[in-house]
Amino acid sequence: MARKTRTTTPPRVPLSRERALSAAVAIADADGIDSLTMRKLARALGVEAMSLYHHVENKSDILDGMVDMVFGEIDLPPEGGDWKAGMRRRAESVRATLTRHPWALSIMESRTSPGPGTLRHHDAVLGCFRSGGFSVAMAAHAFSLLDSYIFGFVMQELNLPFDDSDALEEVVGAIMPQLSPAEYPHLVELTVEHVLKPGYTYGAEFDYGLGLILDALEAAAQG
Amino acid sequence: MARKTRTTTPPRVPLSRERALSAAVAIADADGIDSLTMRKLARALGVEAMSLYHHVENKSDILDGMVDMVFGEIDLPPEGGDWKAGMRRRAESVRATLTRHPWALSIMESRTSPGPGTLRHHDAVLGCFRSGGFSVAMAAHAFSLLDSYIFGFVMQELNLPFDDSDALEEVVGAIMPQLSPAEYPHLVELTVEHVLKPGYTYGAEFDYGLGLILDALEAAAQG
DNA sequence: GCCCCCGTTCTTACATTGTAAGGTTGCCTC
DNA sequence: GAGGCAACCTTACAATGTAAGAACGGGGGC
Repeated sequence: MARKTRTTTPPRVPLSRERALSAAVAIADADGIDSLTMRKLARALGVEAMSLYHHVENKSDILDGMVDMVFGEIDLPPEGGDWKAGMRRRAESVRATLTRHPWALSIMESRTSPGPGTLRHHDAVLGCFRSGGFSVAMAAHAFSLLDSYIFGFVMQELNLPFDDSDALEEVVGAIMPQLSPAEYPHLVELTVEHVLKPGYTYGAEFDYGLGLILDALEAAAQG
Repeated sequence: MARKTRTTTPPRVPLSRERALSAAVAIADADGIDSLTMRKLARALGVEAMSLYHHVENKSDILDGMVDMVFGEIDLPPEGGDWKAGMRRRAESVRATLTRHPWALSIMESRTSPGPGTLRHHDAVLGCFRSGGFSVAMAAHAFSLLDSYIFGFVMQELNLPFDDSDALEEVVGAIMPQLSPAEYPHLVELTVEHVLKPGYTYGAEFDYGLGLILDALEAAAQG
């Protein structure tokens, strides 16, 4: 029966930076980033808080690692082939990933030291543009423009106080009373004639803007 | 000499929500949002921390108020006239305002109840598009696209670990050693051939993307 | 002029956080 | 076994948001 451990205590898989980061991501996904505390993270790993400090620098280091893990989940665009299709796929993947980990965007700001996952992602994006015929300067333009749009869109989307269109009606119903048509005529118009129409979801706006930008970049890169 | 106060204690201008919010913004501007604590804010107002709670709900309420103050500083686009010029001016104003208050973007996320300043801003933007000939649906597209870009760009710009191009060289010099050309060829190419060229500033990218988006929106609105 | 009331302010206190400092334990090598 | 050294734990502290209630002060009614 005995293999190599003869005590009754289970072998206890050792702590490591990776295990800590995975658990941290899981907690942030489940309960939000604010509820990620060193003690809670330790408890999830069956350990005391201070033990974590043998594997990570401090809490800020954990946040850095979490951001890099998230970047690692993004589908990289292929180098060579249809740059536009690759970029569209990557953009959707960024949106899906940041939606799956809604806390990630909020800590990306305020983190300045990119990890390997982040660097690999940036490099692949640049490579896709370059192999698609973009000059270095034009690739820089395209990178900045596209990522600004994607991050900005997801940021606004995550901020919405509702998730699906059911909750939407509820929220709009709660806010509308304060929205006097005299003071905010265009907001009211938009709400009544557009947002409250059946089938509306803010998320659908993403594709419109993405398509418009990609087309404009294509035209600009050729000119 | 005496005017109306005969005691030696100064008249002590009373606390108010507005005074609290202004002081909070000043502290966040000067020392960063993390250093804004209830005690520090109270001290700046010559008062004890708990006294603040008679004028604001809690700290979250203060953050809401601060965000709305910032939105109030943005130049509103005019209704009627040249929508493109108005939108360009507004976009620059958003960027300048969020740069003046670098903490604002980070707390905009996670705030869901817009104040009057925010609503007025949104309404003015919609009004500018509508009076420029945009349909309701097209104005919604344009609003989402443009603001995603602006917010996303500023978010990335504020994240950069340098402020001017002097600091840039310093930072790039510190990071470059880890940036092996074998692993990240395109990042190295961009850095060497573009970023390190004299006169480069990331901020200049803003106008490029803004112009491209405005032109594309104009074309789309006419189609 | 006096008093009482109530909104404003202060005092005290507590739970929660990140993490510094140093003690304890268990495994690996001789 | 002995020694050593990571990995892990215990204790402690300063800082934070805010609950509970005491003290204060100025304005209205007599």
